[in-house]
Amino acid sequence: MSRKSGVLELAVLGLLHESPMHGYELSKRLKGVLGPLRAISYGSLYPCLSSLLDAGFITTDDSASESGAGRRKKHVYKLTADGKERLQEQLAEGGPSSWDDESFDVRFAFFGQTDAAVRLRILEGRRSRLEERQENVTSALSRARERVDSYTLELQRHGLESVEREVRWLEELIATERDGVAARPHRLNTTPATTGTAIEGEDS
Amino acid sequence: MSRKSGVLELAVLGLLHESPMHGYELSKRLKGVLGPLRAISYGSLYPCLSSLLDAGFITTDDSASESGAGRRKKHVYKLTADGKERLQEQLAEGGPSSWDDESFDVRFAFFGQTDAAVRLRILEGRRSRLEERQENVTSALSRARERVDSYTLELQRHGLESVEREVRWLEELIATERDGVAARPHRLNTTPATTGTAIEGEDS
DNA sequence: TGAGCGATGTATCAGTCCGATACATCTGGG
DNA sequence: CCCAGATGTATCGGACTGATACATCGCTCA
Repeated sequence: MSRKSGVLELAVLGLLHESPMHGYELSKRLKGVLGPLRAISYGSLYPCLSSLLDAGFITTDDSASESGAGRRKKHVYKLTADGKERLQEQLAEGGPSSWDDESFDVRFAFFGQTDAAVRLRILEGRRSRLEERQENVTSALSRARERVDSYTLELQRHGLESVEREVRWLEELIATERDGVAARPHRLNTTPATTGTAIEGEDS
Repeated sequence: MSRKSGVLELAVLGLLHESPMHGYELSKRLKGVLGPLRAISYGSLYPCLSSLLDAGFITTDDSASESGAGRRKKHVYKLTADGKERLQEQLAEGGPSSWDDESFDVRFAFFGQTDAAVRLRILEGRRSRLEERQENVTSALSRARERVDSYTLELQRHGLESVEREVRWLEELIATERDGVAARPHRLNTTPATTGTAIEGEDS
């Protein structure tokens, strides 16, 4: 059951680990995490939240502010102990499913909570994936000496360039990570030594 | 009914205009047109073919090679007169639906069959779309001075850079197109002066 | 004051699309 | 001859989206 989307579940868990929220805000944050594109719809989010609730990974106390003020129907979700464990487990995976386009961004967004070794694994896996794609396009391009429209050609050339660019980006990140593993400078980490658990969620 | 996917329909029509094919080859060509990602599945292709068939935009003569040789169950599809008309119609549109990520690539791939004015419109529309996205990310980035993970920040920075890059690419194309409209050099056109209708589909 | 109105908030559903799968035929190598 | 792998057509369950519905909040303007 909990095997449905994977990516969304991870994103929700990760976001809730930072601070408790309700669905609507979750959806807004999600746009930031998943990139401006890949917007998630409520039709996916709420079912996901439900299944997470059923599985016991998150809870919602509606009992708060019962003292007489306005009773909104806002549900504030937060991680349970099981949920935190689940998150750590997911974060530690870094398997081949993490190299995918939609998965990678989310995994990367939560690198702050991720072990350094896993970070490196994901980065390198992603690079292989991209190089593989590069290979495909290149060979297709040379094979396509046949009769291709020059617009099609230009499109593929541009696509190839984008991939090459991303590979270079990954290479820089990998280098930085390796340095970080060796000497741990505060190169790319606002939270350098301490391992998270900073739940300072003071909104408005 | 024929309002189902739009993009796929256009791609199929455009590919079949170049030369008649069967579904399997169509699917392979599609990978090239839609980019290495965005691979289309048979679960979408065959239904699309069926509806196109029903609508009378394409046909298949299975009557060929009935003389006694091996009767394959290969269906070779080709455009009908209605289909060609439909394709021209779709190609002439260039409306707001063409600025989308998935649509744009396909539209661009068939620029060879597209009118110069429409090409320009699509290119510029796509640019606006991208600039809008750029705006969003930029403002999100400055608003996100709050407490963002530096990995998340790096991700968004990279995303923004990609968008900026693509805008620059578009700008070059637009400039080239404008020159082409004004002076028509064979800058980006294998078929410079003649307005399409070159159906030299001689496959092996 | 309160009427409008856009943002916030939760929820569902029909339709669409994908991944997996099944099945059949053709081709070439051992 | 036989098998493996490419070619080829087709379908289905289930996930995901976009649209929609509904309700409340907080702001502005007359």
